Amino acid sequence: MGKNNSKTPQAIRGTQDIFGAEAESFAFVVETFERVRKLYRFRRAEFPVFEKTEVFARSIGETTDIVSKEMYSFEDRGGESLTLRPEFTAGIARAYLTNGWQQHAPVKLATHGPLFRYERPQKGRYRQFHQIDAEIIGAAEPQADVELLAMADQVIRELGIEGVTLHLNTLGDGDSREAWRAALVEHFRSVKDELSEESQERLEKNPLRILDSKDRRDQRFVADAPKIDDFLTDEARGFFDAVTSGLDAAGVKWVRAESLVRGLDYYRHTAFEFIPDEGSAAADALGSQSTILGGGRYDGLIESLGGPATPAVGWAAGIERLAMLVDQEKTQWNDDWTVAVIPVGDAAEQEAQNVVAALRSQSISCEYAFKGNMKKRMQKASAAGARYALILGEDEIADGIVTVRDMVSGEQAPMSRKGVPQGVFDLLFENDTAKHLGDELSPLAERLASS
RNA sequence: GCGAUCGUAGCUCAGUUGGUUAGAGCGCCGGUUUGUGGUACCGGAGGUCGGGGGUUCGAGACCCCUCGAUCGCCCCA
Repeated sequence: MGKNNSKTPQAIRGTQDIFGAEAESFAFVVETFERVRKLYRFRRAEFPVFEKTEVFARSIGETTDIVSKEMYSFEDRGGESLTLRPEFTAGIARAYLTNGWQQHAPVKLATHGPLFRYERPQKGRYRQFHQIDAEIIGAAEPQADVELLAMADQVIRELGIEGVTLHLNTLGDGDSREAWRAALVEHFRSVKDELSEESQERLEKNPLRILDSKDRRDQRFVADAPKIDDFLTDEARGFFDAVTSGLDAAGVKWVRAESLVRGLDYYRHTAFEFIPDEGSAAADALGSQSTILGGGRYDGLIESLGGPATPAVGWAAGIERLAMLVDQEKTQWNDDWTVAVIPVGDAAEQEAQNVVAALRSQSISCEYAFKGNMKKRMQKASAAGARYALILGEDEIADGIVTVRDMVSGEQAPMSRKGVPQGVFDLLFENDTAKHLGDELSPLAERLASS
């Protein structure tokens, strides 16, 4: 709140400025995803954040709420309707078609970035949010599903997230799905008056969604609703069996979730979500937005964009939600390997720049305390978590040394200026090994004298 | 789109049934320490109480509108 008359503009509702520990967790999620995706040989790709509205409208179909009320759409200066991407999949499918990536099929793609949905913000839900995303396009084989899920599982495990389980279901092929849907409608229609108001609506618009209603009135009838298993064709059953046995072989734990569905018509076969276990810390942290990673097989999507029938499977996960579950200790800067350089007096500034450059070129992370008097600079070094401060003033320059201060013990001792990058590395390395071995360290002066 | 709760210093919050110059902790700046942090002590800056309107002799407190936040519903690609 400044003193000037003009008001500072506010951030757009549902957007967030991420800084500090949360930003480090966010980066940790992305870095982990990038590392794991290379292990599985998924290729990195980048896509536009906006597309013609029809890219999303056609793939999503006539699910009116989504298209009319949940998308960020606008007209550009030429009068064309554009939409900020609300998901990755449709844009990737468009790119697959317009770039002729059939030539690479099956193609394994990984991407991450911002997405936009015009929704009311709540816990774990923003209007601009971020996802990591993996897709395999042009593969009808169940082992593609297994590989994709194994990767998801490994990402979550390498993030150190505990108490999350893969919930798995099949929606069958097109015929299975239609027969099941018809049976569900019949089942729920017979008890329509006893369903919640929302589910009476859903009965017409999106009957599969009744299965994951949060309303108790509905849940009574969900338990004895028709099961997809009774409607699976032999082929669909064989596909699901191949996926589940593949997951078992890959060591991915899963549970069957018969009520897990996808609202959109293009989904076939595998549908899955990684969900925190009841009562886990993860469940508490996420509120009512419980799914941290979700996806499925969308064999019908690419056709809806005017392409050839193309099998595909993919998942996406919200980076913010994952970041909420990451142990922040894992993402903290490694202070044990950080030093600070403190010039004293104007004459030392240039020499100090030379020292920090030498340290950083040896991959030693280094804070250059450039502001204020020496006291302020020492405070900065301390706040930066530096293990050592390298003090450089007229005296040191005259003697061809730097003064090394141990920020934990307070000891100080000289180190030759020429020996700085290697000498500092040696100190840090000794600390690290001593820490692991539980050894005592000699006084700083001795350590520097003997080197 | 609907509902609930909330909005006071940079941050976290306290402010009795409306009553005089709006407080605390942390943080920030300065000093005790002209080249030495993390501890301690002392001092200081910083708020038109989200914004607008109304009720009242008097509003940070009450009413209306608006913006925003949080949590939930709808939706969840």
